[in-house]
This record gives sequence, structure tokens and C-alpha cells, in this order.
Amino acid sequence: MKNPPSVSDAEALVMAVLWREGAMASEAVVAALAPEQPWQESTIKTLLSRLLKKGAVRARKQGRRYLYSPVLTREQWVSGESEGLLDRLFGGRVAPLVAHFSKHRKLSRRDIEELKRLIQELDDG
Amino acid sequence: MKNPPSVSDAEALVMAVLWREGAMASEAVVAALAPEQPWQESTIKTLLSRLLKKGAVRARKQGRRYLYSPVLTREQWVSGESEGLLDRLFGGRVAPLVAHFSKHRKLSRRDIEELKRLIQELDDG
DNA sequence: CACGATCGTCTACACGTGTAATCGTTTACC
DNA sequence: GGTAAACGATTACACGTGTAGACGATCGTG
Repeated sequence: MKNPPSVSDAEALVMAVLWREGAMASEAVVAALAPEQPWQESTIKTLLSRLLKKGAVRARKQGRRYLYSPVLTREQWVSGESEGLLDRLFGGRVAPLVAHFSKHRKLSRRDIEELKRLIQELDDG
Repeated sequence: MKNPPSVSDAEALVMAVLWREGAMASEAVVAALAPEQPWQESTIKTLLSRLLKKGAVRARKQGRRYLYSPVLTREQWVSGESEGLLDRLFGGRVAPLVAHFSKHRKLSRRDIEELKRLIQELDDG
């Protein structure tokens, strides 16, 4: 993966299954998505194909079918998305983002506790 | 604006000009974007039209032309984008997002200082 | 061996988007 | 008043995406 492949919203839902459950056949992906998404089998097959072409997943032949596994990791994906947003909206800096959420009262008490602990650690270490 | 209109990447660059400089004619928008974007005038006109149709900007007639001004505020836009990402990637919570950046060493010393001050205030208030 | 089920692939189509040319109308100037 | 310039509106087109049906190969079973 030179530049990590971009993954669309629908594709990301498929990746999520593979991230949770590891390598699996398309049938299993379909089964895993059935409760959450109202998709036809065909739709999921298409998404898997596109992910394959993009290099976000790999397919190893296992008998008459393929086992799909993620190549792009969830961490890579999260990093790409987050940094993209951070750059576009907050000049690439984290503090202004947190300030924004703070201003709009989107920080829960729990968030604040966790942040305090986090900063504490960073400050010590 | 019932649900704030969605704004594409290119459209957001046009909005940015209106947010910075307030109401202005398309000519001025073109002039403002010229140094930063390699766009033809026509492209910018198209983007303005689309923003108008979406309801993200308003156009008041001023003589023979229009003055475009933002309806969607930058704050609204930033909130929409940020909360979208937060929900999709971090379960809607801020602390995990900061933890992610921390883990990947994306927090500058300055970020850490600012965050410390921020939660200090929150803790006091 | 034939036939139905099961896979993956190919094709399809509408919609948003990035990018732009062209057209038709209005206006200012000569 | 005619003509060029300037505007907004219309049209264009390729590409990614969401969503799915149809097709063709293969495999297991009767």
C-alpha cells in the first residue's frame, strides 16, 4: 500500500466486518452484515470486489471460493480519515478540535476525566 | 436550513472565501480564489450555483449581478463534519480521538499545553 | 453424467462531484 | 441605437459510489 487506498462509506462497513472477525468468505461477510445493513448479497459482493481492486483487502483462494482479509488496517484507515479532517478544518492541530467540541458542550464528564488522565501521562512521560 | 446542507470539498473552498470576506459578487470570489486554486471562472460559477441550490449560500440581487453570502455558517459546517467523523470512528466520544492522536505522536507540545489549559478551565468551571 | 446450487465477474444505472465550455440576456459605452 | 463586455443559466462529461441484477464457471449430489 503506497498511499493507503481510499475507502468509501459503504466499503468501510464491509471492512469493519473483516476487522472484527478476520479472514472470511464472502458468504460469512454477508451473514455478518445481514443484521445491520439492508443490503442484497450482490451489493456486498460488489463492495468486496472494489475493495480488492483498490488493494484494501486480499483474497486467498480456498477451494472453490475466496477468503477475504483486510490489508488496510483499521488504524491506518482511522489515521487517514482523522488527519484528513484535522488538516481541512483545524490547521492540522488537535487542540483547536477539542476546543471546538468543548465550546459546543460535546465533552462528557467522562471525556474530561479521560482527557485529564491522558494529559497527565503525557506530561509525566 | 432544516438539516444543514452537505457541502463538497470544492464547494467548501468557495464557502471559505465567503466566510472570510462576507457577502461578495462572483467576480470577487473568483479573484479571491485565483491565487489558491487553478480554477476557471466557469468552475467557480458552477460551484456557487450548486451552493445556492443547496441553500448553503444566498444571493441578493445588486444591480445587474448577485451578492452571494453564506447561509450555512462555518461553525455549523465544522460541527457537522467533526461530529460525523467522531460518530463514525470513535463512537461519538472525544477522548478516544485524542487518545488515537496521542498514540500516533500527533500531539505537539503546544497541543498538550493548550489541552492542559482547556481541561483545567473545564474542571474549574 | 446431468442438474441445481454456489461463487465470483460483468454489466447497469442513477446520483453527486470536479471541472469547464457555451448560450442567452442585460448593460454600459461609443 | 448598435455592439462588446459581463453575468448568470444551461449543458457537458468523466469518475466514484450506492445499489443491484444477470451471467458464466464450477462443484457436489443424485
